[in-house]
Amino acid sequence: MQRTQFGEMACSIARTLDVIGEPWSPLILRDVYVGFSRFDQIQQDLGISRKVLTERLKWLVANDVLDRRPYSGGRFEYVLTDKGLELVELLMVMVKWGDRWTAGTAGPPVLYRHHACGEISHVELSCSVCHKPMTPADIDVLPGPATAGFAS
Amino acid sequence: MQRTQFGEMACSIARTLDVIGEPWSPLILRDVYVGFSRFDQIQQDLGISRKVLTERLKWLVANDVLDRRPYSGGRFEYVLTDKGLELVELLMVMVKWGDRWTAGTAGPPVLYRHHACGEISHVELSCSVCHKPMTPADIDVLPGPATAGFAS
DNA sequence: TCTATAAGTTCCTTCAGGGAACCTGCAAGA
DNA sequence: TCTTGCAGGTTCCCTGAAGGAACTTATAGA
Repeated sequence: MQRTQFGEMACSIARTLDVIGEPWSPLILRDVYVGFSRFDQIQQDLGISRKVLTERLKWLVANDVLDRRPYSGGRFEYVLTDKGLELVELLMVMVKWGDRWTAGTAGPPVLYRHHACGEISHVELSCSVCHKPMTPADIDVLPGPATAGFAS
Repeated sequence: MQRTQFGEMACSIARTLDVIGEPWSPLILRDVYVGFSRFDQIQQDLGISRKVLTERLKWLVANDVLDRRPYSGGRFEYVLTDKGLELVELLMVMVKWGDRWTAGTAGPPVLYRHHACGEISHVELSCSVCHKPMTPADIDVLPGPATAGFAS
């Protein structure tokens, strides 16, 4: 958790960062998404300090991103909630950017196969109304109902 | 910057976090995207420490996300590079999640108007091959060419 | 009963974040 | 020309979060 608290800012980016803005949290979500669901599995896979992992998991559970469930006699597993599963969309866009700008010569470390068409593909952003591509260059940003605006 | 370095991990998420994983960086990008391009503007808008803002801006310029340009007599402005503009896609997905799960009763603080159709809409993830929706529940994750895999 | 393992907790050290004060170079006004 | 103002930092100190290793507790199986 950062020192400055983002949770009360009138900005959806800041409030999202309040939940998963600390650098380890997206990697923890990734691990849970791909099936590393127990404490020691995640700790060893990421090489994160046990102390920090404890703090992050508690925070993510408290924010309803992960659910902590008894697994078998005194053990626990962490699973994504619906709220957490939607955060994986963010990871998919991170993967897209990382593949494009940082992957180097070895190619991407991971591929997606889309259930609907069966093809190996990557993710694109599209408009929920007309379904055409929708990138940062394709939009105007306007103040919304909670009118503090995009930038405050 | 976090203490553990993510830049060398064989994971596109970790390498993306290495560039913008520190909590202030997405908010700095947001400010530059909406037109807050000078040091004092960003500092006052975000309430970030001048020291930390200096460090973040240098890091983002060094990583070719922002460009630092002379503006008029000894002043400078920061502008997004192509690499940086693509990171704004990440912000758009953060906004989507934040609007849905943390906006409360006031409604979203910002709206997008899509140039292609002129409508107020939000962003969706779709498949680059078949253009149908592509969410975390719609895909299989497979090891890619740099076969350390999604989870390492 | 003894041992192994999972899931933390505790303690200590180091380093990053926050905040305030200070510095520097350019520009315009008196 | 002097000086005032401002943008864009830099420097200093203090606090608190991250890292790491050792310790603790509870359960399961041999």
